[in-house]
Amino acid sequence: MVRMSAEERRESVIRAATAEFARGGYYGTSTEVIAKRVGVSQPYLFRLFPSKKAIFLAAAERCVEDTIRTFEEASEGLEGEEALHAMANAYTKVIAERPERLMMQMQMFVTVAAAEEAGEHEFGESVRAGWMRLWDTVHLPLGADVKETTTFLAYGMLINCLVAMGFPPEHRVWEGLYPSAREKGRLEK
Amino acid sequence: MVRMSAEERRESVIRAATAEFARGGYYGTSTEVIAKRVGVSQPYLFRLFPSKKAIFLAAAERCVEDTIRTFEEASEGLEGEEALHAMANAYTKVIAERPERLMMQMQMFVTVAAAEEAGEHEFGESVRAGWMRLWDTVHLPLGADVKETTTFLAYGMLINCLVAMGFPPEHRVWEGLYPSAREKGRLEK
DNA sequence: AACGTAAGTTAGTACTCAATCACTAACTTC
DNA sequence: GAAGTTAGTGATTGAGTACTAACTTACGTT
Repeated sequence: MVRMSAEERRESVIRAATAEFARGGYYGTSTEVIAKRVGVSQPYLFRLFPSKKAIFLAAAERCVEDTIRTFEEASEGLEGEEALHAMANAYTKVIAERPERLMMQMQMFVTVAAAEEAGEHEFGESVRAGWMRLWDTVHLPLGADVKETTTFLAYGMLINCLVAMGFPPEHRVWEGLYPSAREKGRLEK
Repeated sequence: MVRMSAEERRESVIRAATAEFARGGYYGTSTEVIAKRVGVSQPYLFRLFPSKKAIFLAAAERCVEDTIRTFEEASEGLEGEEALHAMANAYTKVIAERPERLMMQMQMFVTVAAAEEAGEHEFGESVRAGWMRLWDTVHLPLGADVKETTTFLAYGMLINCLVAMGFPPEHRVWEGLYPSAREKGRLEK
């Protein structure tokens, strides 16, 4: 048993929760399996976070932040076509190395509707705000071109869906995506 | 209490299940609420279907069939740019009139990973096969152009995500999408 | 070395939910 | 109108689950 500061533990919980929520979604993931993954007792999670929802929210927010930072770092100092390629490459790397982040995004999306209907509008607000920040983050390097930004994000969402469906990298559905996305297979080795 | 043939009831169940699963996903939807929506007792669902999973599967398959038929009918006799616009318009209509179908698609995607990990590979196979049929359905009218097909589907997936997140039709994230998609608001009236 | 505090656990509660079983009511056929 | 079949229900069960409360163990400080 390794003791850790509450803050460090919370970080571990967020990482574990991201992996588990990415797999099973909010309702398909028990706090038990998150605790197991962290290596801590299940009730202790409720010392670190007030509720399961709060854990999901923390993981979701982290996921958005990470994605935004990925694009910021990739496009730093670049513009137009160059920025586009750099960001596409960066996302390809995420596909290969952090697929749970893509899945977590998808889970966020589908959880909004349920939350909205349950009267928890803050969650939807938070997700939409995150998306807008992401939108602006790619919009600028792409020369503030709306059409270009939309297309970039659209390809991103298609990639998320294909990954979710479990298409292997050599499958023909990956044809027509950024050339870099096809190198997924190679990168994974 | 209205008596109905088992086959008719199964249809009602599929419709109700689509609406409910679209909202809450597989794990977030109880058989109870589906039964309530159908207007039938919860145990009776298990006469009509062997398990909850079977209900989800039936709803998912129906959803894919419907989407494919929508594109087939829209593109009938058209080609290239014309087919593209016709299919885009058709999808816009689905957004406005059958948003649960979009959400059900999203729920299918995110459920594959969980099913895959639980050893139920048939579900993933079914979803991927459905996607390929959809792919081929739009591929042909678009002049068998891979790039064009990918872009069309990518925009579709972005739309699904924006709808899931609950962005209202007048929000600026809808800029840059098919012009027809922007008429969503008007169509809804 | 004693003490306070922060990290962590064990035991338990109240509840939900998929699935089963034994049964009843309505329609159909001869 | 009796016999058989099909549609449908009520009661229940057993497994899981979010969260609480009360207790214990390690660590830093003086």
